[in-house]
Amino acid sequence: MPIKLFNTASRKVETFQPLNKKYVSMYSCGITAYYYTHIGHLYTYTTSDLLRRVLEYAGYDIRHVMNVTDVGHMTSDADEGEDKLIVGAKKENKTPAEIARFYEKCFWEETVKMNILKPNTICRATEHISDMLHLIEQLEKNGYTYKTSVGVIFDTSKFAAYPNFAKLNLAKQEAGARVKIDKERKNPWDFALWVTNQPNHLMQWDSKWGKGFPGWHIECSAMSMRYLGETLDIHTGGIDHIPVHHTNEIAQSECATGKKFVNYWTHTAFLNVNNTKMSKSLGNLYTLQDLAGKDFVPLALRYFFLGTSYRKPINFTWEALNAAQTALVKLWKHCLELPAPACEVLAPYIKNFEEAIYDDLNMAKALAVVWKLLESKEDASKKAATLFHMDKVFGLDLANARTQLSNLENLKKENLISKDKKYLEKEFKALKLIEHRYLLKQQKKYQEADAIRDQIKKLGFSIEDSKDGTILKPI
RNA sequence: GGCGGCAUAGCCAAGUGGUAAGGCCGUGGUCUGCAAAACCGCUAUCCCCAGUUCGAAUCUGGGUGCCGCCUCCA
Repeated sequence: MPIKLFNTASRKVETFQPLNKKYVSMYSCGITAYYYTHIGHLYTYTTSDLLRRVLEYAGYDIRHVMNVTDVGHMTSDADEGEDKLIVGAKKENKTPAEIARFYEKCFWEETVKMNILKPNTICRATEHISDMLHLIEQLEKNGYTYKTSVGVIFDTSKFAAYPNFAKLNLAKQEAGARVKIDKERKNPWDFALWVTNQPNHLMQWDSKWGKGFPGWHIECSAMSMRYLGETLDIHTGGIDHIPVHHTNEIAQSECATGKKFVNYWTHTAFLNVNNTKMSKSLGNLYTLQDLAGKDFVPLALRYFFLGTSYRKPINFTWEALNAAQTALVKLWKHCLELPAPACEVLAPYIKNFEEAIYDDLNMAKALAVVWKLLESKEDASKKAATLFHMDKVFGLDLANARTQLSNLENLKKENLISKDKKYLEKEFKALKLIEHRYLLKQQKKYQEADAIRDQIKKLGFSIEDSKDGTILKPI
């Protein structure tokens, strides 16, 4: 069954055809390691993870590369022209490298929690400066650069296809809408390949153009080519990168090699919070830590992401996340009831599942197949086999449902203990009352037993009688 | 000003010409001493107007509303 993918370059859904039969090359624009990973990042990387899992499911061998931007290139939040990494370093009294390593580590930890597979190759910008210098040299040789007091600049007017990728209307675009115009540049869209004459910049390398540091875009071109060759099958990223970062990547790469840079571009739409952009200044920037504080496990977020299409903005609300976690818990509980998986999967369900995932990653549709399967009257061991088979793509850890459920219980309990120091004491009391109630129930003294339920409720618990005994649940 | 996206039940959403997937919530029932859990059932005509068509959520035109981008950003 062919895999269909929406290609940003053509704005059409295309049939995926890898260049090389042996493997698929896939490059994902990684993070800039200067702050904590938030759920918007995780949306984008969950999407690339799903794409990778779908390709692997389809039998492709994947070479997945992701960069880590650990060299400063950006201005601060206030557009002061200062490097974010350096701002962070000064604030925390650390070196930029320390800052970058710290937040990079945080990032990988978060992705593990989200069950996002690690890329085969992880490359840091600072460790590939010479690759970038070589690429800039090539561009200079090909006549696409000029020099200003800032450094080596890419001349976008030399690359006629420049506006095509993002459908830019350069003539009507408002230059300098947000950033001061650099009068030395020939065109407002020209961008720096190598920045010199910045004595205050903490990270500097020698080059034939003088001491300096690379522009942001060059790292992705240099590193993707180093590990995957001059033409990539797939390049992924956030939708915000289309007009600038990816447009510039294409320009530098294609002008350096004379070859097509990427065959398929996929971009994940933004995650909004209450239909508004998530940002630090609005105070609606959430991390997995924030979610954990409200009793949500990371995989609930993953399930939430599976409910929609990566090409549409996803609207994060606590209510929606709660719905996702409730559904996931129900799914895990179903898995607990299932026997050992059979050797055989249920072909009709797998067919529907594959049709969905190969249709531009239609995970919402694929999940609907799961629920159809659960309510079907098929053989339980075949159900289990089918579910676990599908979970290779979903990544919801269905095979370890018991552990996942107990992790969730532990999380809730930890939160209760941290909110209420007397929690364990109360729990102990409640357990004593349950013993008492059990005796009363045996004697069919139901009114008294119900009175004890009320007492337990006052301690903050509800109780459920099950065949395995009475379960205490925090309210 | 330019560019792009979105609008489906209380919430999250799938669906691109043939009479609306799925999840959550709600609700009715079975079960239970009661309750909970579990299970079974129910719950929308698709922002507005006009048009094309035998037939439109799905195509065309015009509105309205929301979001994002225009060299910080996943």
